[in-house]
Amino acid sequence: MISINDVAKKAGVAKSTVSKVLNNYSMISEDTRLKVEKAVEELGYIPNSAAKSLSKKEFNRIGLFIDISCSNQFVDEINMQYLMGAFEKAKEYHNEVITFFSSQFEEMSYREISDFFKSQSINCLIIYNLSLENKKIYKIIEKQEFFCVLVDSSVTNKKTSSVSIDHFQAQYDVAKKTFDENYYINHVLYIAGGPGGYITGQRLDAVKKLRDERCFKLTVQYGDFSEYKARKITQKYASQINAVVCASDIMAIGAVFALTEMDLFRPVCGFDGIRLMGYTQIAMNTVKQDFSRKSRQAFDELKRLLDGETGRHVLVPYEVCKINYADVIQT
Amino acid sequence: MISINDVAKKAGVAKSTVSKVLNNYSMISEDTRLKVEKAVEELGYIPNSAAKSLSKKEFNRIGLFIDISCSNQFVDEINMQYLMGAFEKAKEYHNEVITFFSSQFEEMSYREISDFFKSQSINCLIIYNLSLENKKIYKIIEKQEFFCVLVDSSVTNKKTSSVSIDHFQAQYDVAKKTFDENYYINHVLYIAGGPGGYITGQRLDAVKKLRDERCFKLTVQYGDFSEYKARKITQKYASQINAVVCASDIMAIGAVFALTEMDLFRPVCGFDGIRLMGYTQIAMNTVKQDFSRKSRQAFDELKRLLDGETGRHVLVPYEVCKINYADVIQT
DNA sequence: AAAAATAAAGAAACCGTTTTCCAATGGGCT
DNA sequence: AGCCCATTGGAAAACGGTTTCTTTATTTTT
Repeated sequence: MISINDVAKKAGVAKSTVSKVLNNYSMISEDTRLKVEKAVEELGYIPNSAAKSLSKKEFNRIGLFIDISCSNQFVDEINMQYLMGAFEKAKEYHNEVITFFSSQFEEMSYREISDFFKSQSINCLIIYNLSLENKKIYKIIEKQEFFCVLVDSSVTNKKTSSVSIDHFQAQYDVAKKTFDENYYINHVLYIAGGPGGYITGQRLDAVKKLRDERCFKLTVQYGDFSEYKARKITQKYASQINAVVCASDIMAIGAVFALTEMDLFRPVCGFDGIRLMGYTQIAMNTVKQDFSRKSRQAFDELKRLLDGETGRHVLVPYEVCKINYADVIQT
Repeated sequence: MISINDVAKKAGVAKSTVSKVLNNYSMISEDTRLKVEKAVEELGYIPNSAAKSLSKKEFNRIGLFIDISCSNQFVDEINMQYLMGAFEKAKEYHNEVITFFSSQFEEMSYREISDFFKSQSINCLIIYNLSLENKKIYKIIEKQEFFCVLVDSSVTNKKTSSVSIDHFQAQYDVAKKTFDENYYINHVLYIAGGPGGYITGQRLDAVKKLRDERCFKLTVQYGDFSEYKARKITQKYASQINAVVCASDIMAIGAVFALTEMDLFRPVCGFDGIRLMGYTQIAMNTVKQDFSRKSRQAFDELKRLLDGETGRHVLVPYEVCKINYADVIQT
């Protein structure tokens, strides 16, 4: 491995001079700059990142934490977009990121998880899909030992920011659009995610506001974000209701399939905008989120925190639309 | 930040002794070991990984390279499983991994890519979905500047191993099973991936072997792994053929949808075993691959290379089965 | 022309570990 | 008692950079 000493020797200067050239110090003559650059070029010198981290005392290594406890099938699409957005920014900012899945930490205590991150020189976390049940991670956020950015949450503190869409408005918009497209609606089934939590609360409030405005009967059930459960719930209530609003596309698909099997037509809307929606053969309204963008925004928020600013909650745009097979198949 | 010096001072020993305790050297008395461990505990000491990397001269930082140039929609599921498998092993082996997507390197030359990896102290690469067109990465493999493991390839050299399933046998098995389940087959449409390449070649050979054994007419078309193209091809040949064998599930789905629209029934089989297959409502035969396992195997092969052994091509098991909606929905 | 200011380059310390080598202690042996 | 060896702990060098401080050479000022 070629070190800075080799370069210094070859260029006939001190290694401190080489370092200065490489880090764009001002007090360097054009002459020596050229000499050093030539030597670097000829030797193919690549600085050792471990040594660099050690001597500058800043690491800013970022852990990407993906909670998969609550996530069913087909969220891979979403997670992948999260990751791609994050990796893109990591490269742009020259940050090192390490990815973790919640499944790796099941057996570990809060202290162990925290130490584990520290042992990897991680001082920042970006957290995706955090389940309410994940007390250990909430404790990590609370203790403020790391800079954290939560995706799809509203939690903030001095060292924690959150990014999300406006879940209230989005749920309101998509449900309203769906109702507007259909004749008469007097009983709506709302299949929420898990009870409690920021997202569920916001979305539920939106549906309740619509109920108050339009005076339909509202039945709320918790579907756990699973297709299977949404299917069962829909089967149970299908005959009574005349519209289904779902808190996720997966559940909307479950609802639609259940209805199809019963030979019933009821308007259904989803939430997320995943491509699988195209495969139901029925164009449903949904809230299309740009997951990659949310993830990139999370990175930017992290930078803000590292610059010493206090945590905040930021909103990113969304879009209400239908996803149909024709759109999905077109690469 | 608490360093080894703080621990040494607190325990009343030299820092070299602390290091020895932490790294399980044998020549340490129970007495001092306890003293040191107590100090470590009390101070909450976490070793600095940069310093550790610098001092031991081994990094073994692993780059995960995912080629997305050739991959269409819905391969997220596969890539996610690759990543989860890899991250799991990374934790087990205490390796640092950095993930890259081919899209990040489009503008870069071979030399720049190589330097980029080196600048991140990467000395190993695990490469997924490598497209034949990606000459730059093939050059990296060829130059043997990094230890490489290719997933779904057969390329090997002194510093390169490959892991894959037996594509020939798998394609043979799934096609044979599909043919056996149906009455009379005299003209088969085979929708291959891209022309050339190891996988395509192996699979094509398998279909040709079947043709020779069963004397049907074989039409081969290149579908580019895209649902759209598979659809078009199927539409074109549907009336002439009476079975479709596809080199990927995505293409099989395209074929089935095309046939459904034309109100035709033809047996179709796919390849990969992704869950989306369940959504066609038609139980197709496919080759179920364990992507996470392939990825974990790739890590093990990397270890072998690092131990100085020469590259090799290893096979992992597969399974021929049907994926139907009931299986997919059951969480 | 001498003194002071400035520019450029080098020497050395430092970052937090590991690892090699050396010193001290104590026990067993003759 | 004297010697040797085994055991254990410590001192110091090394890893490859950055940064501070010092030195040298050059220019400006008086």
